[in-house]
Amino acid sequence: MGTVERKEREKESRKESIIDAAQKVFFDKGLLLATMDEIAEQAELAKGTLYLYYHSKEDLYLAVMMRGMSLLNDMFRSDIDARAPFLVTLLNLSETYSKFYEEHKNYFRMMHFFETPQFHKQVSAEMRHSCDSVAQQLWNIVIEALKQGVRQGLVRDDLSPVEITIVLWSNATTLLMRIDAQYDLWKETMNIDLKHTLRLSTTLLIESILTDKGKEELHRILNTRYR
Amino acid sequence: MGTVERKEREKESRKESIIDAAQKVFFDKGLLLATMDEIAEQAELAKGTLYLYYHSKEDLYLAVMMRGMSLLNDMFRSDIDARAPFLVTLLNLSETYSKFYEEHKNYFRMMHFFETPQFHKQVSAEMRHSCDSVAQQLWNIVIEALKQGVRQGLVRDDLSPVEITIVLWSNATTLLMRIDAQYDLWKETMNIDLKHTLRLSTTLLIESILTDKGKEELHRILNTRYR
DNA sequence: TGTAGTAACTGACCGCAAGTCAGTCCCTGT
DNA sequence: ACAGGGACTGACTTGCGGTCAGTTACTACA
Repeated sequence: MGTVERKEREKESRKESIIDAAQKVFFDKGLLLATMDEIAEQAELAKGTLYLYYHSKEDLYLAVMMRGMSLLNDMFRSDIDARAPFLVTLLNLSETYSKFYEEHKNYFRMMHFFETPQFHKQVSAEMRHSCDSVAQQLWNIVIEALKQGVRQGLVRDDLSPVEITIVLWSNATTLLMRIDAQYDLWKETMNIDLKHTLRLSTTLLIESILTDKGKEELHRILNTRYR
Repeated sequence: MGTVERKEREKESRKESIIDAAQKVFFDKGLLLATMDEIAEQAELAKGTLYLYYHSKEDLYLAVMMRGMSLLNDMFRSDIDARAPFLVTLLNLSETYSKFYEEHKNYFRMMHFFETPQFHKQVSAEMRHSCDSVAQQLWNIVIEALKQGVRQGLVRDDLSPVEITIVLWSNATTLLMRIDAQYDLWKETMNIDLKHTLRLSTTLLIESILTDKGKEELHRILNTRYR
């Protein structure tokens, strides 16, 4: 009699439907303006029930965010699985991150929240660890790609792949955040196109981590791409 | 009879003493855990009085933060006023920013908050503009320095000084934030010294924006500095 | 089929903190 | 001496995150 299993499945789908409701409200209002009452109403449940499934509003917020991280993870994975030459893959990963921002801004903004530790007072340890492990997966994809690049003699072997990943990732993230918050501001006051700035800084950084052989190949690729 | 002027001065010093109190509490508790009641108590005023001087808790928070920005502004100014050769000045500005983080972490963290627009729901337009203008001053210091570098043929003239500033500034800021939040984490799990990573990325970026002449001079300077 | 046991769910309630405002105090100019 | 007005007060209102005693509905078993 699979009653226990069915209960298990129902509980899981209840958790999912709560996330659905929370996602709608958080996307709409953001963390601060969203209320648990509104999420409860959207989920057609009493507020107390939400707390049977998630410890706090922040936990629920992170549960939604993790959907975004998984999505980005899948997008990265498919870049890797395409098995293109290393430099093509690296450029693709970079473009994929921009695309993720463009197509899933709400998730992107939520992920930014996770990087802001001063707002984590109410997050349960389990949720924190879940997030950390998914984030680690994301990092590892890029780190592994770079190790490949070192092995192929395209990336300088005097630099740590982990450090390079941190630099590339941080650079892309802050510029995307700035695009999100200040794109028009910079356009109007300084006539700066931040999307161009992102491409610029990415190119400068990638170039600076490559060997001579790598640089040559990079320029070959860039010439065929943007002929 | 300078009564009006005296009143003016008193009002100004009252505003300052409120900021003093707020600073103590915000440094101690952070934005979320600090309460207006506690700030009022610290200021030896009733809570209502605080609202005669600042529109909201967030406004008060930003008033404290602006002290930090002014401080950084002064530190940058004194690097410029030292009238060292361009590349020395650029390296000094970069080191000054790290020093600002090390010596004034509380201010640094508050400035990070200002960059996070989703938490600005309660900020008054005036306060927002005050902050923007002080921030603009900071940017301009670096932008002007870079224009100098272009004029001297040390910085590539095919790049916009504004864009370079955005890239250098963003890079330093995110890495310092990461140092602040995750230094030990990266040290323990990946054996990465994020302070080294910051120096690395700064060097890579600076090198990549220089002309050949600039690169030569940079290496001469680095060799004498870290002999 | 009746019933005891239990897991899921409910929503009135609590505590806390931001922000308000009617009233008080005190300074100043006449 | 006193009227006018600005500075200040703190009890109160509002709104929300989180709780928990009570209710409902399902299941297992006699």
